[in-house]
Amino acid sequence: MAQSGENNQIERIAQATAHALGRRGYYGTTLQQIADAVGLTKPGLLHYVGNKQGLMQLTLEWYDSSVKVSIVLAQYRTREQDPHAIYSMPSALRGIVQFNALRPDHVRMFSILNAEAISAESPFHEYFQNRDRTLVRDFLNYRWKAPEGTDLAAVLSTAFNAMDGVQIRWLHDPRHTDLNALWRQTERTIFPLPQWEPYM
Amino acid sequence: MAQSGENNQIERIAQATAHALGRRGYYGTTLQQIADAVGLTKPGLLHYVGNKQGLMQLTLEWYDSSVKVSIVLAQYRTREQDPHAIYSMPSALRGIVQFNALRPDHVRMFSILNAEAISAESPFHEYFQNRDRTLVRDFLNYRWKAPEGTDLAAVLSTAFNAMDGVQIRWLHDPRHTDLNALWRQTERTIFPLPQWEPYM
DNA sequence: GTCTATACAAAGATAGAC
DNA sequence: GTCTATCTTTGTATAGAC
Repeated sequence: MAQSGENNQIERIAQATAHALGRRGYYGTTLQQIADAVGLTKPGLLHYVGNKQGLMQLTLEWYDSSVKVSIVLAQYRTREQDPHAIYSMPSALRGIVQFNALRPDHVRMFSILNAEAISAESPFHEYFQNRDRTLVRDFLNYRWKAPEGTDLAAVLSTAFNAMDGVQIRWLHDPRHTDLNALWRQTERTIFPLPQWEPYM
Repeated sequence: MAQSGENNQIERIAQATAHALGRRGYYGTTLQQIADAVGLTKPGLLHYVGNKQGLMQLTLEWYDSSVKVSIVLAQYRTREQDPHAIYSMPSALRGIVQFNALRPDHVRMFSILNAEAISAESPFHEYFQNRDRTLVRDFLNYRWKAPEGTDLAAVLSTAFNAMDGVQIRWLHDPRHTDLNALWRQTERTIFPLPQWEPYM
């Protein structure tokens, strides 16, 4: 994909906004901060985004496209690209965590917006409600290998909930914490051995 | 404990602040909102709290004291008050969840501040860092019954992480979601039967 | 496409009267 | 203990020049 000069500018804006949102959330993020970060004045920035709402939408769209890359990557890590392939759930989740460990800025933004979205006033309220409804469902569309009698929906749901919690703990003190190590500990509880041994 | 008129006023302030924090977080919460909620002007409110930082401290202390009530209650629900008693971990966690289901305002506040505390600029950064360091440790001081070979720290840690995630999902759509039901699903994954059957 | 200038509201906070 | 009045800074946003 060739990138025009304007798209590049928009990507810089989105990136700066994601960073700011991860530090102070929606209400603590100001147009001035973003304008400074990308070397524009406030009206200069508003030329691109219209208003604060537009800035959020732009950033969310950009984030969504980057998330898709993450999912592709996670699949790649399972080394199976065939749509009829049978996947290892622990391995896929490990792939997501590994990817997230490399982009703390995204995870920071996601964690804060996810919490702010509790309130119906949040511009992200519907976005995260929708995510809650679809995340587990989407993953259930793949064919997973698992021990007999496993409640796949329950396991996936618990895993994603625990992942959100683990990521926040990691980011509270990223210098003394290793996301991948934290997840390995979580994994041992959610996918206990020896039952999951053949499916890791 | 007898309550003077001033303490009562302070409690009203703390309660209004907790509610506001749960809606818009630290940066979205203003002195004006709190002043309106308790029927004061901004300077009237500042007479009690000094500045915004003081308002936060006041609220956090009030919240902490209410959390202690929660722990007492959770123990009570296990029907064992003897310090040498042996506790059921699923049952204790269920008690906490049951209690939280009755105070969505507190959980909302906690969830948002916990996420905002990712940033070192947050007035709550150290508070939540400290909580992360001590929460599991404190619970390990009790005597828990569990299957042979269980990694109690890993299980507790995963349970609390999942609980944070579950609570946010619940609050995203509390009308169509039941926290206790969500937790029962999580519980079945973290404490799988039949191994945990005798310890529920 | 980006700026200066500007409008207007609201933020946190203080002085000082009652 | 609570108010009015006020200060200063910062927020989102627009008009209009270049």
